[in-house]
Amino acid sequence: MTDLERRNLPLFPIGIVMQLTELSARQIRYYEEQGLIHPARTKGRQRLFSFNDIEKLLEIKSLLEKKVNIAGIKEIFARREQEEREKEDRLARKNNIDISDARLREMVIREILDLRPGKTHSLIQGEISRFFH
DNA sequence: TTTCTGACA
DNA sequence: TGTCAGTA
Repeated sequence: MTDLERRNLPLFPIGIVMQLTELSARQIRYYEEQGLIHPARTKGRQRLFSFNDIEKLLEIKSLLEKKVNIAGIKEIFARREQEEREKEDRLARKNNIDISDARLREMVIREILDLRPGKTHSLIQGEISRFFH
């Protein structure tokens, strides 16, 4: 299990979260109503919070104490999530490029191994030419 | 006992 | 944000 998965495991009922964050149940539920957190639910509809949820609540508390209102916190969280999405996109694109490079190298090697006199051209020759315009 | 939702102040 | 009622 990755650390990311560990941090997102729904583990704590609201009573524990109240102690950990020193927030009231009313406040915690209100922040959920406002879309600031999204705790999981049990089959009986009870909230289960993850370490990530708790960290987020602590940040909400901290920002409110700094006079940032709910709308401001929403913007901060939205901007952060947008940046994370862009980061993931960049990583995905980088991986695609890496995979393309690996494929190209493999094809070149196979082509070289196949460059024996009298041998017919391999099917991947046309494929490789796409990379050398 | 704890938690949930909705309502009121 | 606190509190109360009626539930699950």
